[in-house]
Amino acid sequence: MPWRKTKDPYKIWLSEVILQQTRVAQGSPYYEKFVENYPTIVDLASADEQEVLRLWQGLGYYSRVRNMHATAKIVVNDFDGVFPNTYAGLLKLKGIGPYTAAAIASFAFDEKVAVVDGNVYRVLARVFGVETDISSHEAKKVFGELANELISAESPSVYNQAIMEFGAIHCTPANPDCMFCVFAESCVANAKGMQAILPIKSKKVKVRNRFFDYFVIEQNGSFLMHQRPEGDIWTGLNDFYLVENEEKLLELDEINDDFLNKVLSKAIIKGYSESIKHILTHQRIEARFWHIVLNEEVTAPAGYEFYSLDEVEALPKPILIEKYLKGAWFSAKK
DNA sequence: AAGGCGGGGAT
DNA sequence: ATCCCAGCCTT
Repeated sequence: MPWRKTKDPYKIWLSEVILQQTRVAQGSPYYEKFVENYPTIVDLASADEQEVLRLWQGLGYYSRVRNMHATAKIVVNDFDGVFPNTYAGLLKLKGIGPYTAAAIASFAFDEKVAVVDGNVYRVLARVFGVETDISSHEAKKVFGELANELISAESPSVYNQAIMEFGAIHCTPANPDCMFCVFAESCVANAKGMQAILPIKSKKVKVRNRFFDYFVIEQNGSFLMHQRPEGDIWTGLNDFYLVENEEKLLELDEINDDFLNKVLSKAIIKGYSESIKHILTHQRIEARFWHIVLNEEVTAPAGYEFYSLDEVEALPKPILIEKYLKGAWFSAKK
């Protein structure tokens, strides 16, 4: 993995942010694209946010790259482009928490500070039989202290990479390879047959159901879109005119929207998709796309603009929107 | 301390 | 269809 061969804190930072939320196979192409487009933190800092989000499109958790972009600007403008070189200094930056600060500090600057991620929780919980709920506040302290007792003074970076790698490859969540494990003799979970219940994690996600009727409004070959505001999913990404309902998808006569009433009086409905389900960790979205073609010009509502297909392609969009545009629902009818 | 935040892969 | 995968921010 290319980011394991570098001491450049910017590249380590980038790879850690990507890998926090993504499997290596899924994240690697994004890492390559980012390094190619923004080889240094100065390049990232001077980039346009929409362009940055477009490169991130499909990775999810978009606030992380927005934080990264904001932090790049601060490092360039306030710190002369030089990354803080200590755990404590790194921790102050937006988007860099205990894990990422420890990763950068140890990998780039050989600081003796232990990383604690999901892999580390799992390995330590099993080998030492720690039954502290990893969702709890206390777990950060318990596992953090244990990891910092174990970390090697000579090569903290090797220790940190090794324990995470061991968790990812050998001490896996399901079916760990206990038969051929160097800790088989001493591992508490192995002795007690507790591999399946350790680490203990109590928190369960609450899923919200949402229903999106999207209006794909076309005027002279251009499409009405806007940037999603802060305070909801997909902040900063672009989507179509949206009517949301809490209980179900709506029929046209159930919608009372001033702008849409105006649009529908001057347009034909070219078609609509069937219900498309889009599943997030915490939300289950059911969406339908109404393709509306205007035969008279309409002024775009505040914040909205009409974009040509080439411009639409260049905008960062949620995968749900991207799939609609790439899929049969749109392509066959456009 | 608790909730919000994406998308994909395995079963 | 249902399960899993995580670290940081805001409130």
